[in-house]
Amino acid sequence: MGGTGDTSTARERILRATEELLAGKDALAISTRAICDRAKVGMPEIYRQFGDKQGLLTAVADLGFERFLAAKRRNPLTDDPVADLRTAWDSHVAFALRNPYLYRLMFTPTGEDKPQAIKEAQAILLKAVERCRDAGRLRMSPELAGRSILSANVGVCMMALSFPDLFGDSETSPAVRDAVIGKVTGDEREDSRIGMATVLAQALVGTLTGAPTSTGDLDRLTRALRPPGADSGA
Amino acid sequence: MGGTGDTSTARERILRATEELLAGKDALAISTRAICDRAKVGMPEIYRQFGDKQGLLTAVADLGFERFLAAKRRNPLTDDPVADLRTAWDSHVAFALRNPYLYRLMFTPTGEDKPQAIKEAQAILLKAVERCRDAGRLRMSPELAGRSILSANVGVCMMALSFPDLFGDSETSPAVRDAVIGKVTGDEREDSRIGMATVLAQALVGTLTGAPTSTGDLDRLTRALRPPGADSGA
DNA sequence: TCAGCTCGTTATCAACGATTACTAACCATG
DNA sequence: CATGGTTAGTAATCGTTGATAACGAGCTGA
Repeated sequence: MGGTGDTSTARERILRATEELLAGKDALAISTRAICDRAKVGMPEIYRQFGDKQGLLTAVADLGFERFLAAKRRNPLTDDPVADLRTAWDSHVAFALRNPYLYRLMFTPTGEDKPQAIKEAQAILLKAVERCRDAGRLRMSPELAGRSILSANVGVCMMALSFPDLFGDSETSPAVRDAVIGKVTGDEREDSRIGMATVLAQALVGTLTGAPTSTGDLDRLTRALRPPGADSGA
Repeated sequence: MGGTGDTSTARERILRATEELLAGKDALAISTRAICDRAKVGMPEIYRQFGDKQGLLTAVADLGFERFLAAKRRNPLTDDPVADLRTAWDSHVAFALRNPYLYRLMFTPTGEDKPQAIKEAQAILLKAVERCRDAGRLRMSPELAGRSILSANVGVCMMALSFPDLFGDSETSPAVRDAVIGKVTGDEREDSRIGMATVLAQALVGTLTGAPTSTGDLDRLTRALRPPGADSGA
């Protein structure tokens, strides 16, 4: 690498070196000397650029958020905003499993200065949620919906990373995903009984207003909706 | 192992001192010397008892789990196992907010040796979930239900601790709680429309079989269940 | 040319985790 | 009481780490 001063080479090299070392160790287990060795800079450079080791780690976390959000932005939007929420959830989990140490640095910061980019992540999630609201498929404020989804999403990832043998299965994430997203959006995947109830209600309205109704559907639905205690009254 | 007749004072003092220091700082920000000072022991004692600083921290985490589970066990059981699940969730959150650094040490361990007591926590949660199953109020395997609840619960706590200004509100936790527990148990709190649909179904059955029905309830329910697109025409 | 800035090198400090060697107290058994 | 084995306490030390200070090389713009 013969080039001397291109773009801010020193800062970039330090950031890259930290990211690379972060692929194999925890953030706090990385020594500043190892970073300087790999980045071919002297130790004071870190402190001139980032003021602190914490500052460097925070910068790396923010940079990780940037890539994280870039991947999210690349996700194509379909005409089903709720399905897009599920896709975003899955890509979030995939990112966490692929970059465990970086993910922990991003979402469980140690010091006082937290990464600012999480606000951006929240903003993107908010946009996705607002698309659901605009489609009439949101049952609470977008802010609360976004916080709920992100909290649960992070929880699934953290448990899978911290206790892989107990929480590393592939069932938990979809289960929690569908629970939270279903609750937030009122999507029918949440509970098939809602779909049945809707058909039933339309049938009821039709019955009361004298419109024709499919008797077979009604039979099945009334059987499905009958409370457990009441046995067949026939 | 067992040691002398007295409870092993040195080990106890070290654990207590670490816990006390853990009330004010992060686990990794605590120096072994500060622990030894407060515990009135020499430095080798830590390594004789726990082999490592990580070992000490893991022991403290396990001890934290013990108190955490003891508090959970003190929660009286009602005749509503689903309500008990919600109570357990809330006590979990309260513990996390009260002992932030200890909680992070328990649920996001840094090293290779994870605290064993989380299995016990999972076992207790599993029992609570099995009570729901025995009451006919569980829609999935108890294991998956327990993992889902615990993952989401930890996520809510971690986000509240890591980003208190963005996620420290008091709405997110109940929202995620009711979403996950509702999905897992199929409880009616999950979606009020199910309750309405049940009433509606009963009314429909009554109507079709010629039984009397309250017209006011039906009016309100049909209005609530009418799909968004269909306005009050026709 | 000179001042001013960024960048890099070396040397250094204080604190930290961890270890060694040695000593003092304890406790059951003979 | 004397024994040996375990546990606890003291002091000194090693290697590493985060963080600074001092200094100089190189370039920039006036």
